[in-house]
Amino acid sequence: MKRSPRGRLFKIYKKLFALYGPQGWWPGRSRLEIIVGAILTQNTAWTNVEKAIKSLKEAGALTSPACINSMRRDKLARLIRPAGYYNVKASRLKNFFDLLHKSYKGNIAGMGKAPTEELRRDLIQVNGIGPETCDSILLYAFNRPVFVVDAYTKRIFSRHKLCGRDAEYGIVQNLFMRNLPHSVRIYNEYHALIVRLAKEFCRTKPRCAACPLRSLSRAAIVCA
DNA sequence: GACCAGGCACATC
DNA sequence: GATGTGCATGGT
Repeated sequence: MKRSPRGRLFKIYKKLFALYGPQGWWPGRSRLEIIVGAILTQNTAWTNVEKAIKSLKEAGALTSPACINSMRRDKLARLIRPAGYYNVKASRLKNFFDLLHKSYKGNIAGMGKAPTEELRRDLIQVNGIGPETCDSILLYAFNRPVFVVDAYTKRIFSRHKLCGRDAEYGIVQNLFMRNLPHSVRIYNEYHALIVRLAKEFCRTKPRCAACPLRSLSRAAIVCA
């Protein structure tokens, strides 16, 4: 008998959790650091983001939102250089802090009190914050039950025939949010586990045979 | 040296 | 609405 999407999503989650355990995401100490990391990691390896965050910390830029807000864009770009796209990302960070300053009096804790819909509307309007970055901030910085969809999610779950390879962000997000409980803990862990799996098994073809999800989907070519 | 990485905005058709 | 392109570093 064919298993429902709900059953399959749960089964994959359980398999990954049993294999890897809790991932302890997001790898950032404060809300500020999580938000900055979410913007810096756009299309960029996390190892490069770590270098940029280290450099920001050493410059004292992550002690409060006011630090980056008052910093010159070119100085900020220099500090985040290892994360790549440094001119674009410096502007994007500035744009976020502009929102924070103008709409939330520069107060991240205050921002955290806003209703999810209001927060999402504000974040998504920031130039440089798209759906994934927005939802990463909502889930990991503000603990809102929002599922984060990234390129790995589409790659893996399209191979399991649960969504299309080029499905729109909202379509894939709905797949998870319709079929899983609206739980911060589960959404947090599931996304982190997907990244963990993808990093280990989805980059190179020879590793495909060892992919832990291989047995869960007969039709899917899981990692090729 | 080529390819890829936890996107996004913008131009063009 | 769909597709192509620029943005850039560092690891494999």
